[in-house]
Amino acid sequence: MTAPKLADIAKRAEVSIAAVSIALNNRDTKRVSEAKRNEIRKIAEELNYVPNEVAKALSERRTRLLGLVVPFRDPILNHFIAQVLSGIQVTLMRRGYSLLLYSPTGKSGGSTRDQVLERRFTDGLIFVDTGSSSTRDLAERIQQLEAAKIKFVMINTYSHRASVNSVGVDDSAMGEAAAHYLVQRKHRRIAFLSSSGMLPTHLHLLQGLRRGVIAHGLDLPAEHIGCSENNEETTFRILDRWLASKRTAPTAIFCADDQLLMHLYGYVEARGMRLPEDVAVIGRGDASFNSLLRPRPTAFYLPTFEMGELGAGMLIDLIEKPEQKPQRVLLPFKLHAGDTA
Amino acid sequence: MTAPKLADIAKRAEVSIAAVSIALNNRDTKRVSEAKRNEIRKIAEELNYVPNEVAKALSERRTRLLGLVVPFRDPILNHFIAQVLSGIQVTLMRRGYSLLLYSPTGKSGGSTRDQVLERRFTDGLIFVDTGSSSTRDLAERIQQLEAAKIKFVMINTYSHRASVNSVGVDDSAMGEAAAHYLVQRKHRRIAFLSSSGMLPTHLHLLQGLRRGVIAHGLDLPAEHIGCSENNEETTFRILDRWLASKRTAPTAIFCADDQLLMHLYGYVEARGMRLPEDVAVIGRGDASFNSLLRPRPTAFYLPTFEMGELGAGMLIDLIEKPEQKPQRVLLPFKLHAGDTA
DNA sequence: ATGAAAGCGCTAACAC
DNA sequence: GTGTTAGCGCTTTCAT
Repeated sequence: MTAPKLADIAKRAEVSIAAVSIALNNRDTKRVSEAKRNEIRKIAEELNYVPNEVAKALSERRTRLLGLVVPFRDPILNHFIAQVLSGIQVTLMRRGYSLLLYSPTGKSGGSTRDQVLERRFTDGLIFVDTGSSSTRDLAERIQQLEAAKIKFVMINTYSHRASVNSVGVDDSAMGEAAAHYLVQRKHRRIAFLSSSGMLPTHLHLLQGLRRGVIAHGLDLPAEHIGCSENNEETTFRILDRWLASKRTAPTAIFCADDQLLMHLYGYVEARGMRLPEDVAVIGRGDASFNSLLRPRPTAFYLPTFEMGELGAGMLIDLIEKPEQKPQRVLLPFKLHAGDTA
Repeated sequence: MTAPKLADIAKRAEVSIAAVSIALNNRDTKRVSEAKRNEIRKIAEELNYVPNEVAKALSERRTRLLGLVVPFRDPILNHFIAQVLSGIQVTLMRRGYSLLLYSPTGKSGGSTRDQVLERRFTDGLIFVDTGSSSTRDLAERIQQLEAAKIKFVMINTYSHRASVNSVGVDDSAMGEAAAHYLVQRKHRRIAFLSSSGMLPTHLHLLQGLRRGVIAHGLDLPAEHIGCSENNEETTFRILDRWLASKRTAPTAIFCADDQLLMHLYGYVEARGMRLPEDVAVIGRGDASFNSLLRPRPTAFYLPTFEMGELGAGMLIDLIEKPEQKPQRVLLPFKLHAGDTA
């Protein structure tokens, strides 16, 4: 037998379909007499009625589904995403939404078509920036989304566009904080290790770090800025070069993300070095990941869970309240003192 | 302006709505003349037409959406889930499905109503057992799902019901393999640490472990079976008790999951002990998590990614091919030699 | 208070 | 080949 629908209930209760719909959706309503309401509910219960959400969505023109666009690549990234995800889920459950997962197939950017197709089923989209899109990519994507009138929020991104809902951290302030911390610890030669020079995050961190060291009368020479391009070998090469000469080697490294930090740990292990004796390290990433490493990294913990929680809430506000203004939120971060710096 | 629909295209192309639908959905069809097809496609392109998937779903009575039912709790669990998730996504992308995420609100079990409501939007459900449901809970849930005629697959579970699609590992064989490995390494007193004695996984592991040690003429005394109940303090108490007397202390511990392993590492650190000198440890869990720990754990790696990949495929087969028989798949596992046993 | 009827946007069966 | 039509299951006016 096929699933019961409103019509089935209506027939058994000898009322109209409309009456059933109303009785089932509004707890206390004057539109249907109490006797009928109870009768209808009883029958619905007996029939094990479950509303067809697709039909409801078509009729209401909204699905209460949010899409999360995020690539699943390497385990570390997955770990980061999982944290954001659990934050998102908390908000969604509270506000009665569910989450649809999209993993973009192609490379960064993707075609307009792809982006727009992702409107499929959802009332809005959440983008999590995993540090793979350049400023240009981002700008392009934003433009496409706005052209298609899709509501969205970006997580872990800083966007200059004021019209864009986004939540992230103040990377520039973080870079500066790193500089202060390290200089206070008597470090004079500080290096910056990131994945790619094109990323907004890279630029902001670097800007802050530079501001910080300069404030202390030091400088950040170009040769102490390294980009791994997400490649472990490249990371090893950079570190070998940096640490070759005792005299010029940086005494501390600011490591822009978790993957790099892992490469760095791998390097230290491979070369038989020790942290922080041979070089101090300060990281930036997810707390639950960092807490697994030994020695415990001194690191900025990104508020991954909170970013998800807040970002999802902002998107829902945008969807439900047409007058809602987009906002850019920068969450506070904190430095967790470990044993590496 | 509102989103263009088939009717808009039909009007501009001066054809019927049906013709547009057909022309857009079938690359080469005789139903619509080539000239019209091209004209229609051109107009669709110009209008930036995107099909309304909700309407399509209502009409076709399927959404190509799969639901993943999984709790987001602690970071380690999230990590595990993220791995399964990325496996699932690979299959779904290949087969044109998307994933809907459900995080059950209540405690284990949940009401029938909840389970059934999860039919919302999806063609089928994927359950990931995170080691929180007892055999009884599972049986009950299965019965409800079958009563509601919901297609589903269970991941990381062993179910006795032959009618249930499931993918997992042979925990009993794993327990036995652990015994052999440890005994060969000259261990005579082996302990088993798991989270709860009620879990199917616990029972299978234990059964295999026992079979293994007995085969070597040893035994597995009740006092060397410990259940943490997911509580770090309890874990510490158990370990304190076990390791109190040099004479009777187990020389090796088989640790049933990643969370326990982390507690164990925490314990060792807290007590100033060393692995494997003070006690050998063999774990069971996700590879990418285990690879982060130092010393590197000797552990069985669960095929998390593969479980997701395969489980999703099984569910889609079940949905698309009515004659498909349910199957229980046990994936191979392998022991990864680390430094702790 | 109640029911009839018009959609929501698309697919598919059927007639021409 | 092409268009007409009848749903898919629900919400929501709008009469009554």
